[in-house]
Amino acid sequence: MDLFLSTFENRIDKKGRLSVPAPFRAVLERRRDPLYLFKSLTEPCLEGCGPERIGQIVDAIDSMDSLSAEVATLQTMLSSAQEMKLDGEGRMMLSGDFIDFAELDDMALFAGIGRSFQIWLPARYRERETAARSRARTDGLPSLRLGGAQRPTGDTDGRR
Amino acid sequence: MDLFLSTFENRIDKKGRLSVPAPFRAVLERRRDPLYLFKSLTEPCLEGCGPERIGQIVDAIDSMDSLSAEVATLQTMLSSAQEMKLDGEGRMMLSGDFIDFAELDDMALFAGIGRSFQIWLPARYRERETAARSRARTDGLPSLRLGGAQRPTGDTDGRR
DNA sequence: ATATTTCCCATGATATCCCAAATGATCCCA
DNA sequence: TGGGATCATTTGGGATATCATGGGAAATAT
Repeated sequence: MDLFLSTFENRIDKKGRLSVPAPFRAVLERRRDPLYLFKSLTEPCLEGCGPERIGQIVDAIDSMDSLSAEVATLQTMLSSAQEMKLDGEGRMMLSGDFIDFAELDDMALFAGIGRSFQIWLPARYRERETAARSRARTDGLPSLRLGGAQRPTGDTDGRR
Repeated sequence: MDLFLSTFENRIDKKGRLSVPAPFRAVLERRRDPLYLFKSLTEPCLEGCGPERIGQIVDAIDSMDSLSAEVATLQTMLSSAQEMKLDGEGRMMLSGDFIDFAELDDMALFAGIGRSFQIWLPARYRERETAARSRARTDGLPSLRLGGAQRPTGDTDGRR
């Protein structure tokens, strides 16, 4: 089971290109998966994942009442999703829309969070990280049951 | 599984021509499918898809009580559907009826939602997108825990 | 004949490809 | 332990291809 872990900070060049960290590329290549990016629904960052997640969303929509608000929300995710093509050096081109949404300028921080990763403005990411840590100290930890009951809770994967 | 994803904004020129985004065309061409457009039942936009989705609607109608009101509703989708022919550059001509229905003027926004896509007046689409995002922030994300329900195997990772 | 529509080609903008330089990490041997 | 040397990775820039768009000419219909 190989996962997206750790953080990397890469430069966005003046053509708008951004290198996907080699370890993340390796995960995708090993599975022969293309990379998808979409705008987070709740935070000012981009989410990266493989096709299986996209497929889940598509299937979920088909199985739901197409008039519900939830479907509209899921459709918003798909409408913002792009299959990213990488050049020979492993770089992708970020659309202006993506850059604006995540408020990126010339650096992007990749944060691996297991089965997916996020892309943040580095300064903003660090803010969030320290905020999350201090919350953990004052409010106590979220119930993190490792090992034992794996699935029921869904993902603890820590939204940061 | 190739899907209609992402959004594209194209111009409707003074002859009434509108380029279908190249990635969408690629999906259809790969399957050797013609493109169909019809009026959305629920929203002021046009829906685009290949023949298989039209077939699904037909099948759904056949399996229902032919006297029901729902059947009449679904039938309006079919009766508004047109097979669009594209010129050498991948453009289609929208009928006046379609333009009026979606209240388009000189720009059209294509929003990919998986197995189909929609065509919107750009301003109206953005309204709807911001509404969906704020809903997601206040009401939380749609229960996308399809991981749990459908795939015992894991890969639930997905919040969002 | 007049108004559309369809076909064809031109153009500018932008993404993609390809090669090369810089940076940084790892390894090997003294 | 240090000092190169080697390799992987990121970054940069120029050349090339793709795509959206515009307009004229041919074809079709009214």
